[in-house]
Amino acid sequence: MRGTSEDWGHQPLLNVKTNLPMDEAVGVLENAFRARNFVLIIGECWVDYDGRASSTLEWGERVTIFKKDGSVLIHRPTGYEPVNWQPPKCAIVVNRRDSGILITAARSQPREIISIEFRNVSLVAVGSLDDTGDFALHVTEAQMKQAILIAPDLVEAGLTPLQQEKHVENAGFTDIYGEDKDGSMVVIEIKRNAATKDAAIQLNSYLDKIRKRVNRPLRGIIVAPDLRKSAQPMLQVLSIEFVKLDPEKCFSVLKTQKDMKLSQFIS
Amino acid sequence: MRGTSEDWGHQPLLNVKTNLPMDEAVGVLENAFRARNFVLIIGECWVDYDGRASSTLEWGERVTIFKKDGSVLIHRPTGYEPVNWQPPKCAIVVNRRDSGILITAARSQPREIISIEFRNVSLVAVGSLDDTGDFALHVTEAQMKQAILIAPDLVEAGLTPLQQEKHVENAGFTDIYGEDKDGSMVVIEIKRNAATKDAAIQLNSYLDKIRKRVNRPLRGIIVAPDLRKSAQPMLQVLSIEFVKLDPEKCFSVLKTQKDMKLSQFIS
DNA sequence: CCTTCCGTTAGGCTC
DNA sequence: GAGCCTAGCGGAAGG
Repeated sequence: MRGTSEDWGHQPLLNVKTNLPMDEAVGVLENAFRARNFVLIIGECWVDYDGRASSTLEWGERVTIFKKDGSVLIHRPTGYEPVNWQPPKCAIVVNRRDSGILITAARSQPREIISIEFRNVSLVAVGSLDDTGDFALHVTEAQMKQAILIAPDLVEAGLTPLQQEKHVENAGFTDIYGEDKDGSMVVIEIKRNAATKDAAIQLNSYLDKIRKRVNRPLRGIIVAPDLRKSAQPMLQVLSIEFVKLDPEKCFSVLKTQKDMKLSQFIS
Repeated sequence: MRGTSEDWGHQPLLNVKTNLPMDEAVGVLENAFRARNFVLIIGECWVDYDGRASSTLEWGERVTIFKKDGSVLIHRPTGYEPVNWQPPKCAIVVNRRDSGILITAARSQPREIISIEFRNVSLVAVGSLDDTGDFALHVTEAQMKQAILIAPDLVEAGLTPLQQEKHVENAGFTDIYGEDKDGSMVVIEIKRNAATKDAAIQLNSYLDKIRKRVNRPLRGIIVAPDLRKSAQPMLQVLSIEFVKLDPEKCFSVLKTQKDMKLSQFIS
């Protein structure tokens, strides 16, 4: 069990204080910022921002978060977005003021500063968050591939994927091969982002390997949501084709598939 | 002084619990969500998101915030942006699970759902935040316009703004029109940020409309703090001029103006 | 309800 | 490091 309001071992992982007198709060905060800890404050504050634009936020109760990477978030009781914020790499300074506590978070490039004055602090939580969990946003190249295998029309009418899994040798990209409606062999390289000329070069070297072993008409197609302008000439030169395919389209195919699977069980 | 961990009157404004057993935590949360309270949880969680895309976030300690308007934020220990989130108007449901607590936040349009499973809770804070303070963002396009109307020299010497408020038809941008020192008609488009080629296109279509009705020399000027490199050729082609104007300069003009107004009352 | 465009956009990726 | 573009963009304004 993680430590919370009690010290636990030498370094408490999360130290929570309520109704802390200002003087003590300042000490806690100074230590926390010096140690680059995570800091969360709920309290009544006034916020000034100056930089690309400038703003003033008058007294009110908000949640303020200072992360160890120097990012700052100030949240009002409603709304998805922070009312004021600062991206990572800010320098944070705490000062005792007659009226309360003044915290400034400054960055350069662009030069911007937020100053937060607290005149009342309900909750201070300082410590560290242990978070190494993987984050994965799906609709990856793998999912794009899966979508194309389900609905080859996404690439072109009459396409028949042949494959599976087997490559001449791992070419370092997500691909499909198959036959088009005329019986030509087709190799598809999938990119989740706008395709660069590198993609074309990669696909071409793959095609070369195949040409050495197989003697039949061969087409190379890059499938991606977009084609980087600079890649255009390379495609020309290598006679590689480009097909635009948005991840959302893939997602909807996969979702439909999923829904169909579900409906089998539900029916 | 605001209530914190102690009940204060009938309804505690902020109720902070650390090391709460899961069963009690569920009760606290259910009540809080029913009352549409503000809820903040620091604890170890797993997050699944499904909607326009989908994502999985494996176990780790995060800060999770549920606001009274139904918005949800999940923050990792680094980064300005939430790793997962939900905009306002979500339906939030709490369930006890063997392993912990499952909270789902769902919305339709688009249909999206986040489910957060906690297997460990370090801190639960529920209550309400009293925040009616005014938020003012200074130096908007409207303010830049105002500054130029006060001090047309900001754009060029001899400029005389003509109008007010009247447009050929709303072209969707902040503008001024007037005459230059030679009597040519001038249309100014103001951008608060670096002007893109879209700005030029927009201004040009506006100029075209005017040219159809008026037959006299006409100049188009984009006023902005910067010009996006990619917009340069478009300006060339459309014969649109660019004048650099920093928001700070506008701000100081407005400030001077304000000071003068004030001084009238003070003198 | 839709589209279009702005943002203290932030963040990622190419050049 | 600078320029350019995307985003689960969100949000506002206009139609």
